[in-house]
Amino acid sequence: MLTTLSGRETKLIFAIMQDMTAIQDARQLRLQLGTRLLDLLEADYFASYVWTRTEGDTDGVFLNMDESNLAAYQHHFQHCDPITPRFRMCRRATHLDQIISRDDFLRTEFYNDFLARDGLHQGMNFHAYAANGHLGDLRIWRGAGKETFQQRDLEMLNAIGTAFGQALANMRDNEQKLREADPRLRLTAWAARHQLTSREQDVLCLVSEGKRDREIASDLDISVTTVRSHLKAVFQKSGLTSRAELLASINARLSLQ
Amino acid sequence: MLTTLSGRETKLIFAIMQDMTAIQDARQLRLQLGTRLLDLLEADYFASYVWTRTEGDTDGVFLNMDESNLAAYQHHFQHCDPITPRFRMCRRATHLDQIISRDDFLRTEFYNDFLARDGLHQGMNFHAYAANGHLGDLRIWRGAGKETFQQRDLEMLNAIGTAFGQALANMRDNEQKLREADPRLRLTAWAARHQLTSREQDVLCLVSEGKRDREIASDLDISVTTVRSHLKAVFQKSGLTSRAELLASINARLSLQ
DNA sequence: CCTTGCCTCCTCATTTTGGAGGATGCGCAG
DNA sequence: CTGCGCATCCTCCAAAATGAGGAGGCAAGG
Repeated sequence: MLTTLSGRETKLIFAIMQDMTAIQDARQLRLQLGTRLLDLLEADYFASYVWTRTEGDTDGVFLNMDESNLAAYQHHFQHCDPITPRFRMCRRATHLDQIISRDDFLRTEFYNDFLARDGLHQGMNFHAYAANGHLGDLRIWRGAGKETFQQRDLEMLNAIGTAFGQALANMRDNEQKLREADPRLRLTAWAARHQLTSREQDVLCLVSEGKRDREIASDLDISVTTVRSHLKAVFQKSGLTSRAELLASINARLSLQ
Repeated sequence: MLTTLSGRETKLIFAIMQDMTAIQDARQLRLQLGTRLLDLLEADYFASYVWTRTEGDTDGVFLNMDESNLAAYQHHFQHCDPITPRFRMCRRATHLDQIISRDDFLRTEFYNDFLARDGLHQGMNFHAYAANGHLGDLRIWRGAGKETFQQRDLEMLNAIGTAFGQALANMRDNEQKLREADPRLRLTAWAARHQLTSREQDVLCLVSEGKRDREIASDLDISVTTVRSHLKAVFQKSGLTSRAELLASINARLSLQ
């Protein structure tokens, strides 16, 4: 269990609590949190990745990490990283020693050619999950010569990590809700639902801007009759019979349909 | 400055941090926070009001407070409450003794006929503000026989209150953003902007659902020519010339206009 | 080679919509 | 009482949109 907190720690914990509610940008929050965590946990290096489900891509934030070394991770070491996959399997703050023995660790290429080069010797990770998958992580490292992280440090990281995961989930949910409200995305979603061809989508897009057939024709540089042909196909596929109905259908919130 | 925290306090602070990010409903958050705060601050009574700008109305949440006494506050005592207005002027956690002398306080009708009846003797308040006004508050009271709140208690309430204020502000902002994305509200906002009469709005509303003049006429139980008359007025007032344009204009996000 | 889907363009008929003008009655404020 | 705004209805006309049915070209794939 958590023991007492010193005055310095208390001050930092309250600062973190305020950051967690005040900062609404995932990147900024992680940077701020990194700074606080390094201070709180007397650590030296911080890294945090979030997974953007749309691209399967990662967005990393770092403190005191060497740029060229990070590039090396992106290009090579992430593919032979023996520890991160194990950290990821843990649903709470986890110490390096809990997933690999110190001796084995010190013998890995990953440690010798990558981590040690930056001076990362003692580490702990927190991986945050939401119902539908991995959200992001907090990775804290100490340099050589420092003592290893204690149970107490793990407890603190775990408590902060849990709140951090919630904060990330909230941001993602809010973005999601706003995205669903975005007219342009609704249009493409609607088009996909009705399997419109690319040209039909072009026409529909201009229709949704309130343009007339003639304008659409001149915008797309095709004849008015072609515009009508495409539009006819859109009506055919959707089962609707007027532009106004189209727009209403596109702008209808899915939840209300 | 804040001093150290005991193990019990630490545990509560971390729990509060997690509540603050996990709970997305203002009412629930206040209830949960109230429970935690009473525990953390060894207090007995909790009340929290938020001001809903739309109605100028208040939404209160309470712990250990007597129902009938609360009703008395709503009907009578809130109008001769000598302390809340002073608390409200303070932008940080404030002790009862900081706004009124103990002797004066004990002589007020408000104390003798209202607070004392519930057993409220020692209090502190935190009032949260956003750029555009009062957000809500946290009111903590201790019963008779307990010692008065210390500077340390005030510091804790202040730190938690600040984060609480942020959390409230975030919820309000998110609701606001979602409201702006709501088609129905966009419609009424658009109608107001163009000073449509009530009948014109009725027609516009059905137009926005993709209906034809004939359908609108039968829905409103008026003749088609009347529908056209109203619609003509809408075009006149808005300067637009087709239903599709109307719908596009209504659904256009203000920020993109 | 032939089919299939897509884009392009066409005609003709019909319905819907928009624009212009006007008329009636009702209620409300000056 | 006398406007004024509003809601209701009307005619006549022109423009726009929709529906049905076609035809030619072109590219990708069996």
